[in-house]
Amino acid sequence: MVGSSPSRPKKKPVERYHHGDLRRALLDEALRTIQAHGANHLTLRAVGGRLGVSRSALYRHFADKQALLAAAACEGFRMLRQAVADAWEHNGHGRTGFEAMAKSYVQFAVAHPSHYRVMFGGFIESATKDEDLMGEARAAFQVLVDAIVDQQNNGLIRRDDPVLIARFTWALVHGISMLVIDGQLRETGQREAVEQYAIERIRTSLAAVV
Amino acid sequence: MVGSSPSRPKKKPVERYHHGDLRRALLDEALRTIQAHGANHLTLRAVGGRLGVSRSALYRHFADKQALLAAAACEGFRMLRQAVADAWEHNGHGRTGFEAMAKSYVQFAVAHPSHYRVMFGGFIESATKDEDLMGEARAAFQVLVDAIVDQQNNGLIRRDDPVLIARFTWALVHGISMLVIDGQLRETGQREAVEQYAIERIRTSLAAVV
DNA sequence: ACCTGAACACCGTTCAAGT
DNA sequence: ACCTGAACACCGTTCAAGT
Repeated sequence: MVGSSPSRPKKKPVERYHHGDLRRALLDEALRTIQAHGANHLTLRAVGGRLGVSRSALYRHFADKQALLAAAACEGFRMLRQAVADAWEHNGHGRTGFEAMAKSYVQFAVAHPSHYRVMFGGFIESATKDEDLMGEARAAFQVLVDAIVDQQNNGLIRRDDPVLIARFTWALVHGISMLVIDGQLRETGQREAVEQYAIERIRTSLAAVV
Repeated sequence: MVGSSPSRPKKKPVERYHHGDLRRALLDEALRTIQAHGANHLTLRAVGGRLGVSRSALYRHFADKQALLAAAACEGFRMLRQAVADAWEHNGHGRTGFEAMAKSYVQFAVAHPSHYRVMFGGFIESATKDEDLMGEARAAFQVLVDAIVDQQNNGLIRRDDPVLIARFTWALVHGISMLVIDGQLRETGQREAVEQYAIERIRTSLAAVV
């Protein structure tokens, strides 16, 4: 009754030109390439080509290559936020939840190394960092801040400026992630060992003053 | 008497082809470009061009662009090791020296952001990471390990595996450095605040158990 | 041994032109 | 509005040829 658009309900979208949502398809294809071969090997021509579309079709949907990378980074921050928020929720909002967040953060970077690098590795010129991207990064960061405030309210960690604590822990998990995906801590067990040690030190170091 | 090569002692090296030490000149020019415009804008043609040499001359001295980047990264690790070793030496080998090391590490990254990114940012394919590069990275890391062992011997920090402690602190300063040069902690004072807070937390956290 | 010059197979980006 | 095709100004890399 409340039928959507009236034309051709059953068949896949009419191939007027080539796609229904080319923007989304381009972004997905870019993410696939980044994941498989790294941002350095991402070429606009290949992305278009693999979608059976002209090289220049992309420019209808993204200003340039930088904009495509920025969109990829944006998507990455959304995924990252989701991952750490889930870890916090599914592990009981306490110290365990906090430590699960840290692990899921590193886990994300390890699972998507090239994508993670697009988010942080300087592929995106600072001029291109639009409000969308910065906002998405801030939103991911905010999850961390919230978790810290929550723990402070429950007397679990010391009452220093929560934003400062968040930046400190962020730097730590970020550093571990970067070293791991750079191959600097890749030998078996090395990652888990540093991760575990970092968590213990952090626990000592952030313990609420009794 | 023990004169060096007998020919033309006073004039600058004869311009046989173009240079005396083209390899060194190419590397220096590459470092200058990286520092000024970032590794993404480094082009072999421009490097050659700026030295008044053909595009292909470079291939006599480096296997390819990757090899040039690897050499740049190598140089970076040498500089970094020098910087942190100096900080340790000039600040009395104690807790003060250790904290000076941390600050000089971040300082290095902030002073040479693009160079730092070549060292860690994934510009160098892992296949290209030759023994020279890995060795130089290890040497820089070793300075940190040594400083930790020294402090343990003086009862300044807890006697956990020094390599593990080194990896942990490395990850922390690396994370801070990365976030700063990525613009994530760039607002005035933000860097110093996180740095200072990190140092305090580390002090608490690594204190020798009495 | 060290460098040049031309050539090859690629890029990102632009723009008139098509539907 | 959305896409194509050709064109432009770039790349990294190779290789015969010069000195």
